[in-house]
Amino acid sequence: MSRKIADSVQVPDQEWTAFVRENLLRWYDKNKRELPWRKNKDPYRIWVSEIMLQQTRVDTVIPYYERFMESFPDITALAKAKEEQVLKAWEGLGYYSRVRNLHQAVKEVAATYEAKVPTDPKAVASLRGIGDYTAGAILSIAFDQPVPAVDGNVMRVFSRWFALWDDIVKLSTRRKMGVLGTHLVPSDRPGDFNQALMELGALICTPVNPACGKCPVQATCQAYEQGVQAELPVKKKAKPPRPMRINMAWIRKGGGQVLLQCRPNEGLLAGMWGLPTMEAGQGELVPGDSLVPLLTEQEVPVEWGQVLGEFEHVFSHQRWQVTVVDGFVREDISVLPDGWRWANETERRRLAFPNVYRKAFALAEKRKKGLSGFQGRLL
DNA sequence: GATTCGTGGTA
DNA sequence: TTACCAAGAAT
Repeated sequence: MSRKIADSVQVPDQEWTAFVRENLLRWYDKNKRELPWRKNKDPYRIWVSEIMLQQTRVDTVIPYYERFMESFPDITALAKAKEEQVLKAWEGLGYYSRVRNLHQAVKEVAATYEAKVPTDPKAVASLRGIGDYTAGAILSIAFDQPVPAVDGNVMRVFSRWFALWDDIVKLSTRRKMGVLGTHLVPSDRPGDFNQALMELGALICTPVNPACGKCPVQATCQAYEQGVQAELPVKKKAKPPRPMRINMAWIRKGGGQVLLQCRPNEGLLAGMWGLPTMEAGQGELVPGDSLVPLLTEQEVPVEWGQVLGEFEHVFSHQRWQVTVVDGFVREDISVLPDGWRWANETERRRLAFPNVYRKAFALAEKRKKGLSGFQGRLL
């Protein structure tokens, strides 16, 4: 029922393939969800949805997607937009380099391809932020090209379907799955077939408690036959996020201005604005002492006040224990360099802040009323 | 090949 | 509370 090919991947034969294509597509036609990006096959709309959906749940994406498409309905609109607007539309969605890459790629398409998404696979794949999966999704869904689109859902489905015990975290496994997808995807309705595989993974072949009883291809599933669907896929456990103690400064000046710092262009929250932030030193936290080097360097004469509060924020690889400290500047003798600015409330509403800073703002503003008569020590 | 990039939902 | 997860890409 299968033959061997290079790289020791077993690919199914013609008869088996025809059977699962038909059953899967029939199931998809009947059970697919109505989603905003399925209203039509506009390649730009497909593209934006695929970027938003990277590592992000459908329910989370939907409201962002609706607002984004309203603000930037086509390639020309997004290409013309200022980065500040685009980031604001992405605020809270995470992985902010996704939207920077999207914006850059869309501007490239506007300039190079007359604002039309190219149909040449190499041209698509060369765009910023588009890897193997996203290229396959755009080409198959929007342009009916018979190429695979192997995402996490599809890897889980394949791993069970063919009882593959390879660790799906590894790139080599992803390549093997890509070979399988290449052989399975039909030239007729390739986009629907790829989406059917993903939809099956999302609705039936779920990570825990898969609904094998409702599966349209149960009869062909090797994991089900062997009773090992709960053991698959194999996925190496990720390391827990590293705990870090972080100080943030809520530094106020007259006119409702607050001091903001732009983060470095590489690394966590790259290029995003936020409160001045610094990893706490060893030993007991002394807000003024730990924060002074940061700000004396900028010649900002700060009077430090009380600790406004603490909270925790978890990223993929870091767990921040944040302490927010109040500060006040009476007479500003400093000239702020690039990457620093004072911003009033109106300006702050225009900027996009990662959630960790929004938490800090909320905490500080809750205490603001009690801080009208500032009590601090001059450093 | 292993890491690094956010966030919110759920068992 | 912890652990795992959700339509990956870049380095």
